[in-house]
Amino acid sequence: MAKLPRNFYLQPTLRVAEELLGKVLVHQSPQGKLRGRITETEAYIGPEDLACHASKGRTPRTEIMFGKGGHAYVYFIYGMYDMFNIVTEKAGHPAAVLVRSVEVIEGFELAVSNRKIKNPKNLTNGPGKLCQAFGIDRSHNGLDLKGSTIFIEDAPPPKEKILTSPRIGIDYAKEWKDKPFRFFL
DNA sequence: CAAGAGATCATCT
DNA sequence: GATGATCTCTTGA
Repeated sequence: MAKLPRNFYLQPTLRVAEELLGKVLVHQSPQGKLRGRITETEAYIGPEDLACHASKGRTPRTEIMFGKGGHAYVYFIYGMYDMFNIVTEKAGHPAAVLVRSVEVIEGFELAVSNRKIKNPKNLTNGPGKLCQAFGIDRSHNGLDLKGSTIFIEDAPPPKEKILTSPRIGIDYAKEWKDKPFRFFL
């Protein structure tokens, strides 16, 4: 399947988050190719969204979100984990989609060895886990998804029903914390 | 199965 | 100096 075109990422963030379900995340890592079907995302829609890092203003960390859609935003949190996000919308509108969960469809053994864990269950069903399994870290921050290292392949719409819920782990976001900006299959 | 603690550091106050 | 878009392991029912 072809890489998603730039225009895909320039759409409204909530739409991108929903339409990313079923698409395929690809990482051409030094150790081998990894591919995974996206099954869960969250939208962080802009500076007014208190759960969005960009609501704090334009800083070195959030700089990439202020750029054009179609780039990777990878940040470090809780002292241990990297989170993989996809920047959306046009330059000047800071927003992104967090990829929370995938199903590995290629490179399973590499993913397991990257996780350094015995139980291959729950391999990539969380944002920290999928970054570890796919070997994604802050060195990939700002990467253009039109490149050949990390990108998203198009795929037919999912057959499963798309469900929504409030986002996870953002109790501090006041009236934004209950908004149904999480999408999953 | 549920609940709790610990790991560990970039970023902002 | 506090906290977070998290995960794993341990404990106890």
